[in-house]
Amino acid sequence: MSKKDRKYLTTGAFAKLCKVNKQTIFYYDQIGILSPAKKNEKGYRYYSIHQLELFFVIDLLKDLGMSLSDIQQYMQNKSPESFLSIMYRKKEEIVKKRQEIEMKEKMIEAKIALMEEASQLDFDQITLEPLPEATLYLCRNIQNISDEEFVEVVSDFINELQISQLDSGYPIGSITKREQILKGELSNYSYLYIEQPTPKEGYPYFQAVKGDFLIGYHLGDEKTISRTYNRLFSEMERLHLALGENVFEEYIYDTVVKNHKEQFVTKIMMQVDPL
Amino acid sequence: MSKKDRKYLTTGAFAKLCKVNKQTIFYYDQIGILSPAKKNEKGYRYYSIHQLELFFVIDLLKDLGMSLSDIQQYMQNKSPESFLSIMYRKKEEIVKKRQEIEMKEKMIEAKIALMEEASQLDFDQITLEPLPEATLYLCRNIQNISDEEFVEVVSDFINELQISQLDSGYPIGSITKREQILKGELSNYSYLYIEQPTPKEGYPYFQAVKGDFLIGYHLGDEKTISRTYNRLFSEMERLHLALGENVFEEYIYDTVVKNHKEQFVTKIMMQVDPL
DNA sequence: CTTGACTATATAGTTACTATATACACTAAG
DNA sequence: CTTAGTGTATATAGTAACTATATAGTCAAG
Repeated sequence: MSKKDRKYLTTGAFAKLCKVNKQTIFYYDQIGILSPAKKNEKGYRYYSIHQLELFFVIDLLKDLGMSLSDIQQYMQNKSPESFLSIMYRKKEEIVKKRQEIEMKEKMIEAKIALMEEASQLDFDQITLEPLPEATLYLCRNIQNISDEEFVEVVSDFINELQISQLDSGYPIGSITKREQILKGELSNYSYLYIEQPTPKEGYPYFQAVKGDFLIGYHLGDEKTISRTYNRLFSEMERLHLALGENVFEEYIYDTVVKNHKEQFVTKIMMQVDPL
Repeated sequence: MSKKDRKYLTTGAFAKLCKVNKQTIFYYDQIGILSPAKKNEKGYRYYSIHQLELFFVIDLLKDLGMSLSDIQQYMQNKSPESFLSIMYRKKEEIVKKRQEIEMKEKMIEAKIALMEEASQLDFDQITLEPLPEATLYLCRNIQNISDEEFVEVVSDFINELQISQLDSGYPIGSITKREQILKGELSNYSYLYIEQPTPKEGYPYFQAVKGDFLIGYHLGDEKTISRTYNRLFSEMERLHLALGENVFEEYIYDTVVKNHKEQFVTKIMMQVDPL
């Protein structure tokens, strides 16, 4: 029995098991959220193994966004009831947090896939490809919209992406209608979109029809994009094709991976029909 | 075309969409990780919607433990290749993080279950109950061990819990052998254990045999636990039972939910056989 | 009895914001 | 045309939760 009385951990040993700096343990004692079970006459701290469990709980709460002063609040007034109510609250929060993590994992996977794909591309090549059906989440129609309205629509769109966890990590693209393209209004987009590789139930998605697309890449600032459009038009003519309903634009390399606008790469996907 | 040139977001609007304080956006400009696409002659900042994507990436990296100065490092020298390699690294990290979250979720569920159960108990009652088989993860044998060895064994045990994610949220309990109990060495434990409600493959678990247990609760400091043992012994006699192989002890209310040792509650589970 | 590894306190520094103070700019109403 | 109200800017100070550093006492092993 007397043996067990001395089965305590020093600050250093305790900190090691908690996987934190010794200073942190001092700090927790100082602010009164985790004080040693014993202190000897020289001021040496000794912690019991059960205090490890307490540390793990503190760590858990901290991890779930509880501030040390809130934790302190609880520690000064512990009870099974309030602990239980904290746990119920944190249970909800952790579920949300897990879902966020899962989404971010998907985002990373998407970024990897996109970058790997991009590294295989020849940006000078114009190709004719059949594209499969894709699920897109669209913003409200933004054709001929004013600047203020544009900002508002985009804000709503981005907000919706965040709230409904629709940010798949794929780039935000734009859809321009044939009519605008033919008028030379290449930046008078009708919609912004983000592709949904794994669509959720109950959202007003747009099913992009599958079909043949003429695909080319524009290198550099958007301001000079008409040059690449002209190259695409020539190729279209050469292949005896007519411009289809929509043109899709997506950044391949943007401000995330390039420092200067001159290095940006935009993918242009023109829907085409046989003449 | 000229229209689109003004489709930019002010600092306030941008901050709102990023769901951060406006000051944070200033700060990011200041340290050079996210500067506005444009600044007008009055110094007003204007951000493009594509910079939102960049912010989300920054937020993602930050979330995965990257410091702003590391992010700054990358931002000063962006490239698809280094972005890709960061993504691959972060992919591994986020998988680990997800697993941790999942474990913590289970821990919270366990704490809730334990607290709910405890709130139903009558701590004065001694009951005879058949307990089902349970899977326990044990530490090395600690019978008659020295203090230094004890600290080492416990450290190894706790470390193993952390590394192999075996901390189920259930309390750390102790097993004492009949021989020690009969000698009155109530604290000369043979093992520490933690219950595993959902055991993983490939660990050296201990299958606690199912059987009849005499269960009582000790209120207060461990030092006075012999009083409760004596009550249990009396009850054992009255029921014509003999002490079985093992006695299990677990904290029901400990330093996590009670401020003083006098309020702690220990559950004592004595294996019993008919006389 | 000294060396090296530990313990302690006190204080300053760090990161990533966050708040406050002050001044200038823009917009809409009276 | 002024004025109120909101927006923008910079500069500086404060905050949370550590983290590092400096200085000094403790202890066990050789």
